[in-house]
Amino acid sequence: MEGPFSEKIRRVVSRLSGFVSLEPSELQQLSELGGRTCRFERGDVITSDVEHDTYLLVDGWAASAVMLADGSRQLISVNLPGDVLGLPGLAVQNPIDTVVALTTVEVTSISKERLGDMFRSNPRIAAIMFLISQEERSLLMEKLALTGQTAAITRLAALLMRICERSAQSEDTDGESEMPGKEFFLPLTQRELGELIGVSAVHTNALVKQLRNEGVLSIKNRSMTIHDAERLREIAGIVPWRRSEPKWLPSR
Amino acid sequence: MEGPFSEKIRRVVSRLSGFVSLEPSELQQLSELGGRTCRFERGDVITSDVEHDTYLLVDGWAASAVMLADGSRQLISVNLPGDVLGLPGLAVQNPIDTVVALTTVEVTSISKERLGDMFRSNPRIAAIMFLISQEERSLLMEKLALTGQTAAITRLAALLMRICERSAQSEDTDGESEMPGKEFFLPLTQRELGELIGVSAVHTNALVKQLRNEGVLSIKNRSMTIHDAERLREIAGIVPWRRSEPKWLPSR
DNA sequence: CGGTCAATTGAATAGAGTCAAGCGTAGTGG
DNA sequence: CCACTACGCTTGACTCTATTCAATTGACCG
Repeated sequence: MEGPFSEKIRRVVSRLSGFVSLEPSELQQLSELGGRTCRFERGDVITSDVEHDTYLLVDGWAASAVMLADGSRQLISVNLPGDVLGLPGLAVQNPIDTVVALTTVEVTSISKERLGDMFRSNPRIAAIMFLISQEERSLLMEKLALTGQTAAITRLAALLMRICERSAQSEDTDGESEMPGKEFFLPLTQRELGELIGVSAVHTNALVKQLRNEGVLSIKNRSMTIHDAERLREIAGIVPWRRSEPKWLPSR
Repeated sequence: MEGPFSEKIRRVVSRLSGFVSLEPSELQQLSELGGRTCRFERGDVITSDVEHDTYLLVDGWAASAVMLADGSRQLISVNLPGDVLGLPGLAVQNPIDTVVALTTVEVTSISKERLGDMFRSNPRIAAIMFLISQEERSLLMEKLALTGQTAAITRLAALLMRICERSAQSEDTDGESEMPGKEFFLPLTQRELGELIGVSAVHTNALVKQLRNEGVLSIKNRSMTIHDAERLREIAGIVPWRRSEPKWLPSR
């Protein structure tokens, strides 16, 4: 495996082994979950043709979105490599969320049958996927609370803060080396940022301007630079995200 | 088992066997998950003293809430008998949600260790709990989209509609006998309704008044009566909730 | 019969949306 | 190399939903 490829693998694994470290044999089983790999371009809807299937995001950024009766769209969450896409759709007849590609992405499909087999053959990995889903649920609850109760500027700050945390997690930096001026890849237009926090693109612009003027951060050219992480945290009014260290998972 | 008790059991089971019907042996295993049972009064926070544990809600209504830095509170979702409480808290070091009792409730604790054992000993039930969590996630995504994009009246209509669906599910009515004038138990104050849809109590009052004046429904005395279900659905702009019928679950 | 809590109403204010127009940059093709 | 175009960003003006503050009513309880 040459350089770029193993880098992808590393990012995916760093996501899946976030709760407990995985053994080589488990990684082997994980890789056997995947089927055919596909590519999608920015703006594409990530779906198979017939069935609502699930996918492992291998490379690129995606977002799950909900379309409403009035034609508007809410972006629910941003997905990075290592995320499994389409899981919520397993529970309902017509999935309410759609996954769209934010950049060029690469995914490998995971069939429902293999998912079912996995629950039997490797309960430990099943429990980890269960945990990751609970984490997503927690993130959703936080977002819902912010959207329902706080001003738009708070929601924007919180969103950017969580995105940075998630980005940093799959980067080389092990330590919390958040030196001021750290730059993050951010392939989102202001329109999309607005759809993520539930405001119009026009108002999003005003919010970004405000953060820029206050010297908190700057966004340009598909990347974001944090100048004052402490102030950002203040505005967001949330604490850094910390995963649990579960000791109750089924043994290997 | 006498009347009232078996009625409780029936409600709990009707929730857990919503995706596929369970066999007696599986119900037996489920009941072995539970530990000590506790009671809480309206307004109490449902937590064990030391550890963040999970609970099976046996009787009464509860709600999970998120407290924010500014002191405000957002109610995330309403829980009815059969729901498992506290699952999202398994994934993070400090759970962001708190479960509060809306009525007098009865719960039985489920320890993490038993949950872990269950993934090994009964993958089928584990997969069902996984599915239910995905359903919760879908509901959360819908709610987030509504909160972010639509007017408060829409959110109120959608909330009440989903609560009715969920209530009807654990009632005797098998058919869709939603004759106009059907009455549902609704132990929520207008303040709490407001916290659920992200508006102030004052504005909630105006919204309820509007629905009442338009002859859509009426709320009084801890119960709600639907007069025009079709119009309610129109205002809510959502379709009835339908669970999938998964064929990929691990066999018994 | 006062006390607490929920529901209700009114008035003033502000956050955010919509509409509309102008600007910068990148890509495309003659 | 220069139009022509497209898309994203930026700004201003006007509107309206929803908030906060304040005060009143009604119901239930000790």
